[in-house]
Formats: sequence, structure tokens, C-alpha cells
Amino acid sequence: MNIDTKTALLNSAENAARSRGFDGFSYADLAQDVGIRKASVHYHFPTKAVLSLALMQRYQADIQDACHLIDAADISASARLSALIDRYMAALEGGKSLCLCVALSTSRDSLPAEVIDQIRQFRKMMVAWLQNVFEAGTADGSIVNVSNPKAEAFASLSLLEGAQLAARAEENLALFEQATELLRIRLR
Amino acid sequence: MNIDTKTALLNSAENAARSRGFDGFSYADLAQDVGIRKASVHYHFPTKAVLSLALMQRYQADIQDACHLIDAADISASARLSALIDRYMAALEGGKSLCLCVALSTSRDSLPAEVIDQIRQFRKMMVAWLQNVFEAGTADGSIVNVSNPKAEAFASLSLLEGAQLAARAEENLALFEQATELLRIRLR
DNA sequence: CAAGAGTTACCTACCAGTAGGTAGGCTAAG
DNA sequence: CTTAGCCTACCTACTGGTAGGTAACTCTTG
Repeated sequence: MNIDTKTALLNSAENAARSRGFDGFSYADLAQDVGIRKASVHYHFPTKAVLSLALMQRYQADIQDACHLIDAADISASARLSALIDRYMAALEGGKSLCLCVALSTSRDSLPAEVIDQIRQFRKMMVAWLQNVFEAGTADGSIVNVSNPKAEAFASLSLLEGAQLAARAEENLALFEQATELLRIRLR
Repeated sequence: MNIDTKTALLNSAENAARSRGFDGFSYADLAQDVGIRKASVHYHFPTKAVLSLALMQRYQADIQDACHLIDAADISASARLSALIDRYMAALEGGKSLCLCVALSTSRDSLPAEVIDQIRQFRKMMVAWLQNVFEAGTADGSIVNVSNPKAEAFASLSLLEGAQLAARAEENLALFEQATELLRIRLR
């Protein structure tokens, strides 16, 4: 049951952080959620700082895998971008949850430097992936009006995260769709 | 000293909420910051819920005024949009602070319904203002490539908030500029 | 193969500190 | 002589974190 409990704690913590923010949940919450005592949570993650790092590391690995999986499908650039938009929309859980990177950025001051760095790496990875998609989209003609792939990448990441925030603010998935409509329209 | 203290508390709370999130500051923090005792903070704002509402109401009024001020300048649509982007960038305080609406959305679950509604109103106001700008931009030709002003408004608000988040994540103003570059390029 | 040693994953009970919030008293100014 | 604005002193509940113990497992080694 070793790995199971640890994973269950990470799942609970990720869910809590993404829906209530990093300062919005406690070890007591996790303990109750997973069904062990609070002290046992400390056995797996000695401090909340350690937990936050594990959380962000796993998150980045997950999204990286997801991006690789999209790439492996060998589809058009527009279809790849569309798949990513879909993933960001699904991550909203109907407007109750945010991307972990977004949720943690708000509580930046309560996080250890390693987590800040992990967030930096996460964003770097996403921008690089998006830039690649926009470059491919120019090449295969499946994304229209691309003049500057790098600028498109920065803008798209911000748009996706901002759209999540909009949907979360009103707990309404439709706001995500409205915010990303203009981007979707450019996909062929 | 009545109004002064109350205003000072609001200022301190707004600053705290925007840089550390709603769950990232306490009445003790405000008290120390303003130079009174914790119990006296409760005299002005009985509960944190009351404070959060006052905060969001004042914030919306402030931004509304700012938008009216931009309109009153009687400049081109592109200049109006540019002025708003400038304001969002300035609000970052060099990457240490977010729009209150963004900061509070993350802590949605710890807020009373009235505040959620206030956030909804704020977003509605911003989208309406932006839509008006994009319509004017089509009319006076100062914003290029506008096909759907309403969709542009939704996308722009998300982009601005997402760009703030990006800059906040790495405490780096340049990320805001990179994310908004493509929008700025469309202004004549 | 059994005895001992070590490890894992949990437990109860506790710590100091802080959260939001309250009761009631003092003081200065209208 | 009231009352606005602050104070001291306190409350309960909870925060992240620790101390020390225990049942059950595995891993040696005689």
C-alpha cells in the first residue's frame, strides 16, 4: 500500500491545490480525504514545501507525457493545438479546477524556490511545444495568420491560462470556449 | 482618522490579496501593516467576508473610473486599448501583484456569494468595454484584423489576465510584454 | 529455517503558533 | 454625555510539524 497511499495523497493535494489554491488546503484535509491520520501524511511528505515540489514535478511530467502523446499521434499542427486546447478545457473540471501552474502562481510567496523553478521549467516547456506547433502550422498550412510562431506561443499559453481563470471565476465552462474561440477559428 | 484607517486597511488588504492571494494574508498582517491592533481591524470590517466584498467593490469602481477616464481622453480605439494594456502591466508592480479579480478567482471557494457576483459583474464590465473598443477599432480602422468584436473582447481579457499570471509566475515583467506583443502589433 | 535486525507505514498524543472573531473597557472629540 | 475609534485580553479551532510507539513485513545470518 506504500505507493498507493503516496499517490492518493498527491492526487488529493493536486485536486485541492487546483480548486482551492495552495494556501486553501491543509494536511488535515489530505488526511481525511485519503483516510489516514495527519501525522502519517508527514511521513510521506515531511513538509508542505516538499509536497509542493513533488506535486509540481509530477504535474510537469504528466503534461509533458500528454504533449508527447499528442505528437505521437502524427496529426496536423492544427489538430495538435486543438488537442491541447481540449486538454486545458478538460482540466477545468467544469470550472472547479485550474492548471496547477496557474493555481500555484497566485501563492508564489508561500512556495520554496525549487517549485518556482519547476514552474519556470513548465512554462518554458509549454512555450517551446507551442512554438513548434505554430511553426508546423505555418509549414503545413493548417493554422492561418501565423507571422511570429514564438509570439504566438507566448500569447497562446497566456490565453489558455487566462481562459481557465475566466471559466473558474464564474464556474462556467462556456467562458473558456468563448475566450478560445478566435484561436480555434484559425485552425484548419 | 476614520476614513483614513479604513482606506489604509483596504489598501493593505488589496495589496496583500493581489500579491499573496486571499488565503495568503490575515487580520494580524493588516493590523501590523496599518499600525493598529487586530481587534480594531474587526471594528472596520467585522469579518473577512465583509472585507472581501468591500475590496472587490472598490476595485471594480476604480477600474470602471479608469476606463471612463480612458474614454474621456477622446483618442483612437487603438490608443484606448493600448492604455488598458498599459494599466494591466502597471498593475503587475514588476511581477509582484495581480489583478484582484485574478487573485480572488483562485480562492473562489473561500469567498461569499456576493463577491463571486461582484467578480462576475467586473468581468462583464470589462468585456463590454473591450467589445466597444474593438467595434470602434473596426470603425476608425485603428485596430486591424477584427472580425468578431465580442470574441476579441473575451479573448483579450483572458489574454491580459493570463499574461499577468505569466509575469507573476516568474516575477518578470518581460513575460507580460511577450504575451501581449501580438495584440499590440495590431494597433495602428 | 528460525532468530534477530531493520524497515515501512501507520498510529496517538502532543507542541507552539496563528486563524478569525468576541467582550468589554478607555479616551478624545463633538 | 454619547459615540467613534481604538485598546487589552481573551476565545475556539486549526495550522504545520514533532515525539515516540507499534504491528507487520523483509532481509540477513548462524
